[in-house]
Amino acid sequence: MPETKPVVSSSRRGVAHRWNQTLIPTTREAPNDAEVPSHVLLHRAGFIRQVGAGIYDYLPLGLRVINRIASIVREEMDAAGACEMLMPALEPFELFEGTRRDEAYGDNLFRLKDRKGRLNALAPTHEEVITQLMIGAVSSYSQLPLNIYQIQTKFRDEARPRAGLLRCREFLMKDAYSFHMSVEGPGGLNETYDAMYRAYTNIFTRCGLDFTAVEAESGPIGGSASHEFMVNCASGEDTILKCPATGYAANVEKCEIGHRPHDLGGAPTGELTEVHTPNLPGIDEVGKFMGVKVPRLLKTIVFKSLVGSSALPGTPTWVLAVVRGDHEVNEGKVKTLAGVPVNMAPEAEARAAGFAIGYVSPRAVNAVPGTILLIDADAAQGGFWATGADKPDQHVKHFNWKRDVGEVLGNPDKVRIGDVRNAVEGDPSPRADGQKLVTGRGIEVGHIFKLGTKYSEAMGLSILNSQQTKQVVIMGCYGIGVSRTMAACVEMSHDDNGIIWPAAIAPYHVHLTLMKPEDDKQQRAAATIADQLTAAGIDVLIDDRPERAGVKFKDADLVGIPFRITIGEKALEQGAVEFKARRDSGKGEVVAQTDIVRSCLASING
RNA sequence: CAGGGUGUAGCUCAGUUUGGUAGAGCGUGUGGUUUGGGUCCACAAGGCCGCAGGUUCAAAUCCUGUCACCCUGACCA
Repeated sequence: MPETKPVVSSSRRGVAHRWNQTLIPTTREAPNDAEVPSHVLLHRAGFIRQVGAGIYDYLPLGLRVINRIASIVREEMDAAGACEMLMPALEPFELFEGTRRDEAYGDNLFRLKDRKGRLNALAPTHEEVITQLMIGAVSSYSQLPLNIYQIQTKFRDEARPRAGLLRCREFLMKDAYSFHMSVEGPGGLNETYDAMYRAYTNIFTRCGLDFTAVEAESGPIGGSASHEFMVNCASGEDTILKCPATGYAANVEKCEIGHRPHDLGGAPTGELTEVHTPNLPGIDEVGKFMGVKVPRLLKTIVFKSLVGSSALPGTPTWVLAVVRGDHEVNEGKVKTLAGVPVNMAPEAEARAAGFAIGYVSPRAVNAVPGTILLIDADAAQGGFWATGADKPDQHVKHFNWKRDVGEVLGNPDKVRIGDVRNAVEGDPSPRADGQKLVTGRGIEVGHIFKLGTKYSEAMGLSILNSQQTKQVVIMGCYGIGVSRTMAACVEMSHDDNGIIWPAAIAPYHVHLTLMKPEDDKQQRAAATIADQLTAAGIDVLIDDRPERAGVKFKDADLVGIPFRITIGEKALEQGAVEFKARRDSGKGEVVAQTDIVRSCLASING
């Protein structure tokens, strides 16, 4: 007769697995494909194996970590009032055509034909599917707000998968979508957005991650309508900036820059002199060739208005953005300051209009009709400048704003000074006078976003409100890269010997090593301890392989389970075992067998 | 997509320049030895040399094509 178990239990019993009952193929060397630490260590420790570019097996240890993260995500999402469901990964292609995301995603959208020749997509994300579902499933404002999530495999045909699990073509993601009749007030988008912000903070805190929530590029609603959750880690792909005084943090695309004084009135430093600068591919080379430091060069980028001058009289056709040579133009900030949507100008069109691409100077504002000039505050200064000569293969020295651009500088319709570049370390904080921004690197593991009505409008999700008028539903979306979180954790927490898991997402809490598994006394002690630990809710990996001590210790460090119990002859004679945290060096302390469960519990929960 | 690189044993790599029977270390198996931080010794198994053409008496090696994977950049709701 099978043992019956209560359906409902208030306590969770831990599991004890023996190394040889599971699959943990550790290796001394990593495959030469693996370069970043998380990829190397997750492979060497037997958590993942690569199947193809950006496609991985999750082996038993890897899946256990994934499941730990997923269950923390579930608990916090459920606690925040969200509700789980599951959508298909395979979808009819027309869904994406309806919202034109087939174009927006382009080649990143996996397409495949079925036997009837119909085109399908493997979903990169599920706005269309859930919106379609809601159209049929929700018919009254009284059913809203709703926040629905899933944890599911996503597909993106990345141009370049890389860095192991950090940029995959197939990956595990939690995506949530919320639906509202209003932005403000009870039941509004902002309420859920804030709840998600708190839930994400709880999730990543509980996962034991060192992270920063940063403001990201705003959605259609504006304001701080998007936040990214970044694991702080020097090897991260993304740059984040923080104000040390106020806690303001933003990604590099979004980060505002505090007040910078500017002055276009400085006296000329010399005659405007042309310099022949052929075949110099970049600004660094130009500076070197001219003998001018890059921060004394002016870089002028040509943007094209997407509105066009014919639509609205007075709207510019071309937008010039001028920054110092060592700075980077920020397209979003250009749009804001220009007041019109813009794109980087297609080179051929810009040339046809009279711009000497690669050699454009601010003077082009006077030469090409329909052009406005945006000057970054750091570029709007007196003193020596070098810049393009507005003809091929020529630059100029001793450029002077007032002399060489002239009175148009005083025309606010044509020339604006402001912030059009990416923030860099040391820029003034936008939130505290006298404070300077500091930079850090991060790995994006979560992103929350106020979608607005983009999808509901495109797909026709509208509902009668209490005034009996039809209203387009307002949406938010909230993503967490679950598999990426596992990798980001390893990037953040490892040493030369292997991974160091936070207890909350470790594959097991305790690694129990038998020095002499052939010794019955040690086997009995291991069984007893494992039984006591699991009864206390602790998950245990028992390494009773007939290997030498060194092999087992090395593997234990590599796998990175946070606490290790070693059963050896000497201590066992005194009724004791050794206990050691993975993050500590040395052999650890000798603990009486009767105290070991208490020690483990205290360490794991502490 | 552009530039660069690599495909040879389960893993790391040599061999390719100069064509002539497929190599090492690690790992695996067996026997012995050792036993608290990847012991030592012996023996053994294990290869469509990415794939397809071509040149040649003969191709891992030369030529052509192709595929895969990695790196840098572009791209990345």
